[in-house]
Amino acid sequence: MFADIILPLNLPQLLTYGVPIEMQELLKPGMRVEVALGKNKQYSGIVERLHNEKPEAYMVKPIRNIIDEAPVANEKQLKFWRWIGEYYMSAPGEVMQAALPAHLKLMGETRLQWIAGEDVQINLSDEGYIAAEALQIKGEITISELREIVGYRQLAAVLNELLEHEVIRINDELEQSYKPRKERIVVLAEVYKEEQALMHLFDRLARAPKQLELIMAYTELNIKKGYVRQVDLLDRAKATASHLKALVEKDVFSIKEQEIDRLPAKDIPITKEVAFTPVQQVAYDDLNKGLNEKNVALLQGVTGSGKTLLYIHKIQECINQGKQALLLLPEIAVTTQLVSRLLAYFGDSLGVYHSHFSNNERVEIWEKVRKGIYKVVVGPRSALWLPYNTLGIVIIDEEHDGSYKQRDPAPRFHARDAAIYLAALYESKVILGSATPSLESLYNVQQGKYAYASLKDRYMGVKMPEIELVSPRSTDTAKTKTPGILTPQLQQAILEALAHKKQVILFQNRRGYSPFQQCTVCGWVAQCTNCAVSLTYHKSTGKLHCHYCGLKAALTHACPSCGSSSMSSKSFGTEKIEEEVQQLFPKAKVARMDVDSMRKKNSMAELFENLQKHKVDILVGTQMVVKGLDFASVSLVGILSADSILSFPDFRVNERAFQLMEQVSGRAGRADGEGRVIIQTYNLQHPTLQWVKEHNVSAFYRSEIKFREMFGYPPFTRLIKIIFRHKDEAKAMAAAGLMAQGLLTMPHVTVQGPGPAVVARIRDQYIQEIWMKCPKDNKQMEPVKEFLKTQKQYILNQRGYSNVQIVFDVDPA
DNA sequence: AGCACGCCGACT
DNA sequence: GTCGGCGTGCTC
Repeated sequence: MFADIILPLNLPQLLTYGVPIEMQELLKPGMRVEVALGKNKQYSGIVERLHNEKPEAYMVKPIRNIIDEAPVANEKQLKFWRWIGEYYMSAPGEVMQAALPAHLKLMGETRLQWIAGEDVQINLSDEGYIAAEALQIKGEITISELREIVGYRQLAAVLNELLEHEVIRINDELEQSYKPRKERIVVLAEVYKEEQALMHLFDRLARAPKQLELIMAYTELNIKKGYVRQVDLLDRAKATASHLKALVEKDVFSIKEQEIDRLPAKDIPITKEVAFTPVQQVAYDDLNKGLNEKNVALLQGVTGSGKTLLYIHKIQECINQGKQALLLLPEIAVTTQLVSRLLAYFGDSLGVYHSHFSNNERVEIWEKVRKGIYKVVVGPRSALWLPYNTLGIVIIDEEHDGSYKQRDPAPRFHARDAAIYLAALYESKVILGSATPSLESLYNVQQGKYAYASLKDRYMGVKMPEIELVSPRSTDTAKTKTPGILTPQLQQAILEALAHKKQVILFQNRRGYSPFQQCTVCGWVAQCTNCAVSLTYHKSTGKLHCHYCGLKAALTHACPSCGSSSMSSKSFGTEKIEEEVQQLFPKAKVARMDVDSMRKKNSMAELFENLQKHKVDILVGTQMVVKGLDFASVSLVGILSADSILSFPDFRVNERAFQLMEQVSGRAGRADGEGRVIIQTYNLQHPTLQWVKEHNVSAFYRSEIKFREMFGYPPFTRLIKIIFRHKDEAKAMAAAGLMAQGLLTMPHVTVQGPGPAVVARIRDQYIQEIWMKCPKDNKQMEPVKEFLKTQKQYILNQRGYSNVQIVFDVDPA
């Protein structure tokens, strides 16, 4: 018997190993195995397929050892990985690396370390006991040594046993093993549970106010929760650990360490949601009808129209059928109100997956999904990798969102499209939700592939905001010192909003202080030394930053080109706007939301709280403000530079710009009263802006789809971007040239390029691109992809080209 | 990916 | 001479 193994390497194919007779009964696809590779390397990989096809070209090596008792990846997951690898042209090993959580990526020579003391009293199996003895004597052994001791049949069991008893630690340079979290719980001595004794204690402690306070705080917390954590107690009593220690010494308190769940039961009351409005009921019926006929339904509804409520009902329905549900959200929306609402409804059966989670937290989620404790999972695109047993419904909220496409590293997959495939594997239905659906999805509706339902009204009859287009030019009088940042119209609107105690959101596509520093005499612009971009001044650091490679350079006061000292800042970023706005409205509380200000783990939650409590009047932000912010008292949204949104050199610009502006606008005018949106642009006549102004979604889509068809862009074709990177520009160009030349022989494909990428150099690597338009038909795609792979190999085999990086990006975003 | 191998220039 | 830098090839 033979096994095709996925190894955590960027190899184009799987490697075949022999399965020793004694393993044949036990080994199943999806199990991890240890294998030797090359002269003296050991890897752990996953069995993809078992078969009897003896490879003729080489001698197989035997599988060294089976790591797991049961597969870590089920058949459906393996099939899903295979599809991702094939469709997105990435190596099986790369897909596995993305899919497996860190704790399952054990390396072969991983060492086990004894961490318990010398005389621990634990109940172990016979093999476990022998292993523990060996570990105690040597202090540390490798997994292979452990296998020698207990035999490979018992290896996994013994390993788990020892880990469970916390007597060993896995030493892996790459990843830390899973460690349960411990917490100090304070317990009041039994005697003081009687009132008399407690009163007596109070008298005794009359001269130690801090200690008294600790006891009071304890009683309070204990009544509320039934247990008292040390951190909570100290916080509540405003006391230090030494105060507490004094009481422990007096035997009033004792402290015990308790293993706790990192994903504790949330103490949020379970709320049963209100019933549907008539409009929602209609949409719900349409949705159900659609899903009876088709597997995928597009649910279109503007922000605030109640999509969430429909999701909740569909998820509940799915749970009632005993199946799991998955709700995908764009990258940063995971910490938002939608999630707290779902938590309030589904409580402990809801698992929230988040990229901020530590490896240990991920393990717990992984296990809870596998065991079926979580009936619902909410998360970003990485949530697709979790080990679902069943899936009844997969919902992709904000399905048009660009962050569903993974750019780097491989696999460069689109979570929406991958989710549809995954759902099909589980025979599950799919709902795509959006206020501004992607052209692809609308096209699929039009073609009859997807069902369609829509929510037309905003909740409680809130109107769409009034949109005004304002040109900075027409108002650019000599009086305004900094023309263009805030037009007088926008300033006036802000004043009005503040006067009515309303909140304002100002949107700008750029972070930093000012995008670049320029010499007014010769036009010299500060550039990054590693990348072909200008540097951005960040006031917080006082330096010029490169947003591509992270370079931080000192500010120049004299032009290095002509020596002039007349340097000026062009355009403006969020940081600068925040400052300007604060100056213009000194009494207003201004906050900023961008990747720089949101870097800390809790800054997002803090900002939300401040917004909720109206501790922020004006919020200045980038793309981030578009997602998940949902505050009733925002009445004005300002889009400071629509032109910068509309000037991206990309065929999707108009779609993106339309969606972005529609969504930003949606932040204005919730529950009470109407909202107002002011868009600043030099290009008042731009058709996209006109459609945004009229909220005319259908006119926009009609025009855009015509454009796509005329120029052969998706959804009428499928794009593959081929990227060539090398530190020598000529090499990158030549490699791209070879590929383009080869592609001339391919039928049915159109080739654009090669040419330099928009940012032609990043981290000292020159970047060339080829864009290919391919037929949509999957059967026709296969030979194209095969050709690309062989041509890539051919190029890499040319003398001097072996270290050119060649990357395929299927359906680039 | 990572590692061994081999080819070349710079040095004791 | 030989040390070590880097480009190349291979892994079942």
